[in-house]
Amino acid sequence: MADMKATIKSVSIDLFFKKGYFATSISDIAGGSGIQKASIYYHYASKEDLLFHILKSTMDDLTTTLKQCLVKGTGTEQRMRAAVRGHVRFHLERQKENFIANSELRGLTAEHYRSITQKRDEYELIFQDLIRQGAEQGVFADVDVKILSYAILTLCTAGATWYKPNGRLTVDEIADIYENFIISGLKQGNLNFPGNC
Amino acid sequence: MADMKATIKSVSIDLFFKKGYFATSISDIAGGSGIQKASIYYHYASKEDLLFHILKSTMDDLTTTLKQCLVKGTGTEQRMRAAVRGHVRFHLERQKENFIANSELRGLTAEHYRSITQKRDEYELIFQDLIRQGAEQGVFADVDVKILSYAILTLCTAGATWYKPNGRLTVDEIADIYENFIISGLKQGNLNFPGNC
DNA sequence: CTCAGCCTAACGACCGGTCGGTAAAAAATA
DNA sequence: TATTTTTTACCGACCGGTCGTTAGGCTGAG
Repeated sequence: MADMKATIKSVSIDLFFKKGYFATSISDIAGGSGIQKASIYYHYASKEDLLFHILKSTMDDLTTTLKQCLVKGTGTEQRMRAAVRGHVRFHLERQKENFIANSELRGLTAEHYRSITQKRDEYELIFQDLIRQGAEQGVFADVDVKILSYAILTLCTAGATWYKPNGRLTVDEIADIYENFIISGLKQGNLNFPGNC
Repeated sequence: MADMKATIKSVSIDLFFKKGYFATSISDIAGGSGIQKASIYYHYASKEDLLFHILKSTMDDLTTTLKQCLVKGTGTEQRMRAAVRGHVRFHLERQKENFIANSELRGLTAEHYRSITQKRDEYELIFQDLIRQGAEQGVFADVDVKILSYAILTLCTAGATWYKPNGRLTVDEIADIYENFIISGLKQGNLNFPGNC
């Protein structure tokens, strides 16, 4: 364990995921990290500070990943497909952190809470813009942008709730299913197939 | 406040929803109910018992509501529409309880946890049967039943996360949006419109 | 000799839960 | 009806234990 600060963070992610933030004690984290609980405070200012570090890095990485996915696609539908796929992949591959990011926001101070929800809102905006563009171009049906964006994101995010690595389906197979389901839902029978009646 | 037991339950739902189960103390609940914390234990055996009562009644009412919705519809698509609508309505109208039921299961003892998740699994089975029937009848596309059932349920359930009473949309308007989105996603372009090419 | 990185020890606050007791209502008895 | 007994619904005080956090000391590498 060269980097104890990273070890503590990793152990915390495991424990917060398994037992929840409030049910996890500093002693638990210290025990899992192989040090005494007082030593935690050499690396992190407080328990809340530790939570904030986890949530902040997760949200930053999530946004970075999405932007990388978006530059590849051409056209609104392909960009939406890439966005959904990227969102699903990130949430399944980094399941624990994302689960925490969606269930433990109440553990943050008011200031940190605002910081994280602001990042989340900016992330949502990207999806809302995609939906709006698609509707204007006739690619998607004329749907309620806000509600649909919540729907899409919570849908994929929920994967982090039940996903089991080494389960029946691979990450890519799950991403396929979600991608098709969401695109179909966005089109709502408003299909622009070439040669459609 | 004639029925103190019901008052305690109601106050607990409010507090568990706002602050979370572990962050809510018995003193908080007692204060909100206008009694001393020792008196809580006259009505409920423990804090966990209180949580269990909330979750149990919520799950029972949810299943009852769904079954009532299903007897009305004729045909798989109509029954699925009724099921989705009922699920959404229940989750928005009893937002707090449902939010707790989906976020505080870790507060339960092992035995109570099994009891609640069993109820949840039985509920999910109803949706899975609907999807399977629809696929066999060609009404829905040949989709992955399990993943899609999770998708549908988490989608509607997530409404309890962000829904604000007296917000921009009514419960019925939100139900409409979800209903169309989900049915479109289940059909996946596999549309059986009379007269379709 | 310094100091990062960890330790032991202890702090006050608060937790869920239990205790004996009590006033008032309800039920049983006379 | 009058009296006694039991039950209901609550209270204030307190318990053992755990929590997050802090103070201060030890140690080995540079």
